[in-house]
Amino acid sequence: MNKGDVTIKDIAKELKISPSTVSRALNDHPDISPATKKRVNSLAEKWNYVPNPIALSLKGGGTKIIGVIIPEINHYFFSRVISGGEDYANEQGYNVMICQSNERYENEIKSVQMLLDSRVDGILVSVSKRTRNMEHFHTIIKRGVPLVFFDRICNEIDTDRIIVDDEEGAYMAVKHLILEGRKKIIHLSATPTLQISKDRIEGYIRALNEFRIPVNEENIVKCDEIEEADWIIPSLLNSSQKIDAFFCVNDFTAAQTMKIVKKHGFKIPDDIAIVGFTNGRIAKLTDPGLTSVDQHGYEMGQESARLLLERIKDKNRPTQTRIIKTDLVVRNSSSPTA
Amino acid sequence: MNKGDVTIKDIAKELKISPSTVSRALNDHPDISPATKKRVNSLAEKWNYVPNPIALSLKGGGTKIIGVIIPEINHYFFSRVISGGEDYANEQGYNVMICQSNERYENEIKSVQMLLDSRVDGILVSVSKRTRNMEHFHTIIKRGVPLVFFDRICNEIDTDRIIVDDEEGAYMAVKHLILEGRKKIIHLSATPTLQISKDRIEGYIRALNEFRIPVNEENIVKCDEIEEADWIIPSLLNSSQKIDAFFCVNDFTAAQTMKIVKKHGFKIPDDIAIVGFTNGRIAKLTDPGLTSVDQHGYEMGQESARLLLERIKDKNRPTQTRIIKTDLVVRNSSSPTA
DNA sequence: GTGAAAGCGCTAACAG
DNA sequence: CTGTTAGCGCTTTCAC
Repeated sequence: MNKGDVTIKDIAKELKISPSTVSRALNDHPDISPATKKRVNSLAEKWNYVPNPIALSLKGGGTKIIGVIIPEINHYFFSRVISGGEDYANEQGYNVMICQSNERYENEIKSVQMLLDSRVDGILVSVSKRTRNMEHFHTIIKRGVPLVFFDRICNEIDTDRIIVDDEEGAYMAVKHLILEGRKKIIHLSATPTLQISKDRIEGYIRALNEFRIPVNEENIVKCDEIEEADWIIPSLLNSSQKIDAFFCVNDFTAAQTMKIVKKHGFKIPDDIAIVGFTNGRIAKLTDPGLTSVDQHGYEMGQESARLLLERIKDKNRPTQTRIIKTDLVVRNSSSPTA
Repeated sequence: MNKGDVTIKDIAKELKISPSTVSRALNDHPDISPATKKRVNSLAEKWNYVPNPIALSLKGGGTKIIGVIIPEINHYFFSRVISGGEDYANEQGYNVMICQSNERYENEIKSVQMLLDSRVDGILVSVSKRTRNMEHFHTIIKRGVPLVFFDRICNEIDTDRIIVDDEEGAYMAVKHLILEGRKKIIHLSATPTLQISKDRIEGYIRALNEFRIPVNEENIVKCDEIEEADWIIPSLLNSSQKIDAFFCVNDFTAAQTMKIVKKHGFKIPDDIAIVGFTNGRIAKLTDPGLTSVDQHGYEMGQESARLLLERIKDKNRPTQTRIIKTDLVVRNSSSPTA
């Protein structure tokens, strides 16, 4: 510990009473006389006494730290989730430890190990793109540590989950495109193993079905990174079909798609409309502004932390899944009159 | 603690030896016989024994946690710093706790308090825009906790510092603009109290001086947020002077400036060139691509963590300041031939 | 109403 | 080479 740290013993010595009395006074124990309480508390205040969390943890009160494993911090959505989760956790007297998997399975395993070794009270996870084996998550459960998944959930483990209403978000986006007169809508989709991909594809299909537009499997293309867009978009544009809209799985891919589409001489939104997913900071900065599905990351972070802390307090509660509503934010990339 | 946790005692009991022997065996103490060491280590391995960090901390070994206070996690540069710092710290057996000030002085104070209360071994800080009073940082020093500033440093406190070569970065950017034939270069600058603002302004001035272009105070405008750009840029464009370049303090402002400039009918880079600072993900996504000064955030994070850990190990070392070089990344927003 | 003592998991000084 | 003891800061029986 560091020098400035005042302990319960110091106070006891100064006041010539026992450490246990000080402890009780500090915790407002009914046995202690008001007079003693007052003396203790005022000295504690004067000396800036702060209980040593380490000692508390060792006594068995938990570490008051929750771990978070996310793919990348450098992602508008995830950073918003972190903010929401951190704010809620802090309010409740918890601290947050963040680990990034960088979308790599091995890093995810290391992070789980690290958080477990650190004796965190609970763990919040959004699964990496490349994770197939879920063994490390089972380990968390076996160790008796509460686990909550958010956004990129793991279906094979029965835990609390918080998800975005991806299906509905995708549905709204595609419906909007259809109502704007689009017929040939390409869906640039994420890694097929992720549940969010499946859900967004379903929403896309539901909207097409509703308007009796035939669904063509070839119009659903795995493309969720800028580098992929660089070669996929040109090849799509050069194909014989006349595409009039792209519904993209994230804003970055959407922005890059927009850039490529413009370079090919198409006008946006006149010739081709584009919709993204996230509604991050770039959505306002593209030219034209990008229509995008807002995922309410901050709210999701808060809910995730809330669910995790509830479970920490009551480990036997039945698991639940909460769904965060999405919103479509329309800008000029899909509608001339937005 | 949680159920699965094996302790030194458990191992001692199983092996019918004392806990101290187990402890020594685990730490490869020379006094212990190879035979005992082997028995202990293999059982420890088998039972997945992991030393309880809480107990270690209580013994006085420190918490092996370092705190980081940054303005916003949701910022390309800062998130890169976090990644670099986290990677280095983890390598060295430390964990990281991140706090966001959201550019608010009161949050910064709370974060300092929280980290101090959590007994972190050291703190890394990048000062918020709105911080004027440095009292809370002095508190850290008084408590004997190592403190290192990065990027947005505090000059009135003698600590280790890691800064970006802002002056040189700005100089390179402006020199590049001049060599591209620009004469009337507006500098959109950050909060004037920050040292980085001053340094970038100096670099701007040095470049102009070098080419004997008169420096006009009015061409240095405080404008570092999208919302400010929304009204400042139009008023600049409508003024009588014919501006041919903007050197912006960050990529977001640059992107927004680009958008507004285009809306006013100017061609980029033909009529007006734009340069940003950060070289984040948006720099590739604007249309045209944004020329920007790369700050090497990841490297800065690593260096910061390294300096902090060095100080944790040797509190009496003289303080030092390290400078991270910047790079100019040229794209089409400033040069037709990039 | 308050104190003494034990213990959380671990290490280290002191014995043998 | 190994065991015993004490103690890190705190809470919590158990005594008085």
